[in-house]
Amino acid sequence: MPNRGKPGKKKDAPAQARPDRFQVSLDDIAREAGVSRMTVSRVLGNRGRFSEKTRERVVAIAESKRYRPNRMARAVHTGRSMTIGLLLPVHGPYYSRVAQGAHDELAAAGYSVLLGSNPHDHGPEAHAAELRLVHAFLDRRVDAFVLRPVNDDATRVYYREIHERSVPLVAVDRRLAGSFCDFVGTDDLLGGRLAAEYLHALGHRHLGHLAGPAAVSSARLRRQAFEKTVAGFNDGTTCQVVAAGFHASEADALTLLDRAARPTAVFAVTDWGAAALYAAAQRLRLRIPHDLSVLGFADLIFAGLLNPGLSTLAQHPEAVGREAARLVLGRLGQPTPALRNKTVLLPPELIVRGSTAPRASAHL
Amino acid sequence: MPNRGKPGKKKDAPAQARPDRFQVSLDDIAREAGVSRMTVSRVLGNRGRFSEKTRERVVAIAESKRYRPNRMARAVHTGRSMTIGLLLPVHGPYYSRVAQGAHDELAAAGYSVLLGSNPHDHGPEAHAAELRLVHAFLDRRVDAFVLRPVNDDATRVYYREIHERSVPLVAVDRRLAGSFCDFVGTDDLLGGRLAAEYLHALGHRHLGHLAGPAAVSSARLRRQAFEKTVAGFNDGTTCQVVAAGFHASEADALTLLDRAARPTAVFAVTDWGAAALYAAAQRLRLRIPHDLSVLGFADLIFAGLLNPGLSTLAQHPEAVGREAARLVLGRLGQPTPALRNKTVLLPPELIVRGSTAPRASAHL
DNA sequence: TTGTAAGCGTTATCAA
DNA sequence: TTGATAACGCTTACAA
Repeated sequence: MPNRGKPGKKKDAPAQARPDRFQVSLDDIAREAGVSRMTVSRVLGNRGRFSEKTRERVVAIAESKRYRPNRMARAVHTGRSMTIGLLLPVHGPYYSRVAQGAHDELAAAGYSVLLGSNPHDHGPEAHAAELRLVHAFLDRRVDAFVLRPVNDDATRVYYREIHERSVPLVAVDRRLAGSFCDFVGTDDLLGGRLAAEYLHALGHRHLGHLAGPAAVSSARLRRQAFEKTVAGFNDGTTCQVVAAGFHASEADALTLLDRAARPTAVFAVTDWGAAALYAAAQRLRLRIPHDLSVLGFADLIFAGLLNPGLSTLAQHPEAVGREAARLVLGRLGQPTPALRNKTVLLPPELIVRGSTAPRASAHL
Repeated sequence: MPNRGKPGKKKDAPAQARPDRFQVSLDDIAREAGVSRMTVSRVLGNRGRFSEKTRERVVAIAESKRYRPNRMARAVHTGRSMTIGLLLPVHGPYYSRVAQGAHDELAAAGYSVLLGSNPHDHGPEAHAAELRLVHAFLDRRVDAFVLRPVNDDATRVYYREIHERSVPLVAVDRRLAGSFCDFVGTDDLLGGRLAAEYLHALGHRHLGHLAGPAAVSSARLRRQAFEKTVAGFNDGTTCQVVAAGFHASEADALTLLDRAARPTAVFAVTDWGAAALYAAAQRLRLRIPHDLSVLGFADLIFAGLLNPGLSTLAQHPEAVGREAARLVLGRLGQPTPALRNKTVLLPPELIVRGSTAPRASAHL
């Protein structure tokens, strides 16, 4: 007879492996209150019917014992862990804020966040590390994933493992090739276009772009839109491009600046590149913005602290995180695996500080 | 008879609440392999004895079905969730790196990280929010906590809830009053002393300190050691202090600089304060380092990007996170609740850039 | 209003 | 070498 209502859990033989913390269970309360485990469950879960008198007694005992429900036990039964897996390179000024945004929204909805920090940029072992984290999350039965893919190619890694189990998945900041999932990020095409239009409007006709890795959608799209917009001016405006990593070095920046037909205004794929341009400009004794206008992307924490302050296209990382969380929470209600992919693009916002100026000022 | 080996889980009536993802269980494999659930468990867990033949068949089936063990189910039984609760304000350039360090170390040990982001600084509702997160972690039965307390006062919140359940707890970066738990952080006393000694060695005799909130140990200790060291010089060196939040404003900095007996060198409790001093100095037309030496604390991401580069006492957030993880992992092996509190203090490292100079240069 | 039975997916124990 | 059984803490379904 599988009667578990028997008094006293087997405490006599404390198996070595079992940490056996002092955790209170429904049975503990039930025994003390003289009711069944189910009644306690109903009272504390506030569902079903029970008398006020019972409720008071049960609640009092639960509080005195500092009862805390075991969500894992519940999850094993309900199939919902109330946990979301968040997979992104958490260090660094951008993604840490995405994490914050996602966390806040999820916490408000009663979900907890499992954090996995994948490598910031792609390398040979990056996929392997990422896959390990994905597995760790699957094993803990997260209800959904919010993740920043290392690059377009990560599809193979995720698709099979996650989509196959029909666990909702939202990609953040970088798209996955053959997007089979929801996406939240910045409108990089708009950003690239705004950058070109802004610098052009300032009178610059020799533009430069310090680009990022082509295998990453955000970098690729910004460049695409920037170049396309420049081509569309049809007034002889030129655009020189140098591609580097996201963390462009001073050397990368010099490649773009240390030439005869130097651009008078440069759009960097990221504020990091802009910082590199500051360093290169200083080395070449170019004054910003008089000799060189610099436009960044992201509005990272240091943008306003540079001298002069960096003009940049601000992203809104907290909003990205929040939107991703909302999307993923929406998927959880639905029984349908994936009706149609949703995409949320947040427009970047031009912040003008001191690093950009009209072309004319270069001749003052 | 509670015979669960029966073939076919109840799939006929898909209860509405159950998400019923396509998850494979030990029973599914056992059925297909024609063995018992236990044999499968043993094979996949690689414990106990089993024939090579059985092993191969079971493994093959498990792989073909993409089996992933349910760690929650396991945890309910073993009492170990293999999950650590990490509670800190994850946005921002410092704690995001602590999180990264802790994550890396824990992931390497096979643990997952539950992330809770508490408010960056204390307020009336900060404790309540933090308590909610602590509860969420306890409900998910984390094996241990790594957390950054809002302030000294948070003791009451944590002590009862965590310590009482004898869940290991490591405080990070800020101490809890009446420290009943392990602590990992920067050696703030050493930092304060090094700051004073360095500026004094440069010849400065009128020092200033832009301090942080007194209720936070790191700020308090830095100030304490700075003032004590200055007093110890016994050569008439003075020290003017202005207390602000960690994110000191330009106005805070002006309070310190816009006075007749202005200090010639200022130690800021944090690089944030140093940045504020840069702004204030610019407003007052003071040149750094000629008219004013500025020394920061932390070596945040922007320290090297300021102009001039900020001299600062570097912290090592990744190392703090890693050490905290190690400490907490060490506690998990022990059956003893808490033998003795351990403390790991990482020495700050003086990084000299361009914001500090000998007193003499002020007269050139 | 309350309780019993069964089951979630796993592991420990002991018997076969 | 394998399997039956109970247990972990909880919830749903149904019976009283």
